[in-house]
Amino acid sequence: MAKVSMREVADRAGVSVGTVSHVVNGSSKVAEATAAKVNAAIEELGFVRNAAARQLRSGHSSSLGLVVLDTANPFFASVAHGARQACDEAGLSLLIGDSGTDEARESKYVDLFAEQRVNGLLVTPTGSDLSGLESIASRGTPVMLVDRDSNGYALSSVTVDNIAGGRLALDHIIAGGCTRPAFIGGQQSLPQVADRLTGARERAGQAGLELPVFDTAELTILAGRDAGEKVVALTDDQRPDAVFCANDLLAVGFMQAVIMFSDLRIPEDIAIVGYDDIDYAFSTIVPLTSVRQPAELLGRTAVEALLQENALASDEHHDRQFTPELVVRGSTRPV
Amino acid sequence: MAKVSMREVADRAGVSVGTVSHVVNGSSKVAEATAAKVNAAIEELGFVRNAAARQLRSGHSSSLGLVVLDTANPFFASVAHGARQACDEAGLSLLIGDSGTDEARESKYVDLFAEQRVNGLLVTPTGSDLSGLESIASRGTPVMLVDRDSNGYALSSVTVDNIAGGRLALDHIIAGGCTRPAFIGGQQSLPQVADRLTGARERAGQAGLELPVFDTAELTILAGRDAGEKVVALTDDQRPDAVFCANDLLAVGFMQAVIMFSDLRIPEDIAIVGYDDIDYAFSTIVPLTSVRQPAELLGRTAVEALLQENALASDEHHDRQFTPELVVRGSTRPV
DNA sequence: CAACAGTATTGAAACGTTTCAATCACTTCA
DNA sequence: TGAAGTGATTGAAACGTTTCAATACTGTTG
Repeated sequence: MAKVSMREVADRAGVSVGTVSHVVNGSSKVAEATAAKVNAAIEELGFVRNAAARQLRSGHSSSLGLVVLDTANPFFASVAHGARQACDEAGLSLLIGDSGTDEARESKYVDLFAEQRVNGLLVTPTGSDLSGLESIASRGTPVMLVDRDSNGYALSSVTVDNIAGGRLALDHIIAGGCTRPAFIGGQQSLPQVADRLTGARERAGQAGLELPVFDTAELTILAGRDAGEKVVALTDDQRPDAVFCANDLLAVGFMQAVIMFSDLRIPEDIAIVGYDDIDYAFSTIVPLTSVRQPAELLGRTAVEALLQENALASDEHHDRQFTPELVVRGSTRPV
Repeated sequence: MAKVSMREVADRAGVSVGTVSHVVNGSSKVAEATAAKVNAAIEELGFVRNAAARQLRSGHSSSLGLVVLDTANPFFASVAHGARQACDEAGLSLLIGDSGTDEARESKYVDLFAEQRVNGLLVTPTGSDLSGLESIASRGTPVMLVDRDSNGYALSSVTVDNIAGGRLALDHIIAGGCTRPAFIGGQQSLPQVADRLTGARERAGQAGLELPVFDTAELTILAGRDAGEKVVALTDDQRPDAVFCANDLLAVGFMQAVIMFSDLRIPEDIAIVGYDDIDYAFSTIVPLTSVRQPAELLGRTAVEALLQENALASDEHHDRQFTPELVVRGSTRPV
């Protein structure tokens, strides 16, 4: 019930505190008989080492902090999964924070992790001002941007090329013969979304096409459904014949709305392209064409790169970038 | 760059360490001018409070630990989400561990959190021996079982009635006129799975039906697809005309296999019932009938109940149970 | 038997906070 | 003018480890 300290274990076993510490950590040779006595005392008293004291004395925490935009989003769930695996392999524990694309919550977690003296910080920032992270990095806590490039700040990053992803999507839509594409996406302050739109708009422009934007409040299934309801309510000549959704959740919701609230056929009357290629994309009512990002690899690479730069102790910063890939399924017209 | 302590801030501001502490924590009245000087020094030096020292001295951590079976599973993602919200509201931070239904990993996280001196521990245990958790609880770290009942151990729990869920599923299948139901599910050592089977088998028996079991290695989409391949390969008179899957991921995978590898119609030739009613269940190729569990509420309730029992400081233990509910969609025959 | 080399163990400082009794500097009141 | 009261600030102990120099043992060797 009461908390047991090494002091009490030492008394019980008839040895000094230092010896107990050595037994617990294997940090020095201890005679077998002594170790046995100590272990018995630990068992009897239910001693549990106090991480705070341990860390205070030794100076570091052997943990990493990860702050993402939304843990309920399968893309970030995969990123977190990859990061967790890499941490496990490195013998580190991973603390996860969910900012919900809210800057205040983000900095709450960043501060929390900094106070925790994590060995490093992996962040997908919400806002555009990264000077706070930069100064944390300059004060000695390594920072790695995840799914967001450094954009001039003195920070390292691991990203997937969102502009290229946008191009892939529109190229495919245009190749399928669609002439009235539209973009479904919200929170365009997020560079991920903005870049996808930029790449898409570039290709649409090259083909002499407009690319109207249907704004959504969030990047969720529900928001996608709302957008879908608006789109199917349009007259035939106003309605897009293809939509590129900023992520798969939007695409899933959009598809639901098309099927529930209209007789439009997918892809003949309206084609749908998503982004992320989450596991469920394959199981949707009409299997979803999507731009695939290597999410787990992103998380894993972020951790590994952080540890590596950390080990080198250099203050150089690197931007690492992966390339997305189009996965064609039934929700778009064959080329 | 170097770590800055209160000592240095105090020197810089020309005050004592105690005053700095008071400024940082607002724990005592400090003159406005003094506070300003201290804050300036903090700013200039980039002081970040050391959580380890803080916790060592004050004795507690204001955090909770949560260990679940699989964070990639949307059900547990929702549980975690609910728990996180409740923690935020209570001003606590939530540490999450993923056991991957591996007992060793589970106890690694439990130990880690215990060393961290979390204010409480929320666990969905993998194995059946809960004596380890029981002794942790008896030593003063409150433990709450999540999605698993205490089964005689001196522990509190929050669960959803899995036997009732199994009954719901089979009742619906039978009411639709199916006569050869089967159960798709793996890891029957998990009580969640075993109970669903128990409830289903009870109802099948009452209707005079067999309930063959197709075992799967895991509870994932991939495992469901494998099971589906086996089932569709059976001859017409051997093949079940309805399957009850232990969770939605299995059901999604199973459905993929039916559609890819057979001409069977859903639900006419084979009906499918899932479990959990994850967000995507509605978006599957044929919308999935599923047994819904209040996942977020489960997580939230677990946190709130833990804090409440903690505050009462009583050593009584309570089992709280929610009731699942059937959501009928197109993957089963209408009644 | 003295000197020596290992081992095993000990003791105490240090880590950076929080906390609380003690002190200090002013006012106010009688 | 002295006493009492008020509010701001200080000083030092304590939290439970780790770590390392110092010490106590145990054999071994010349």
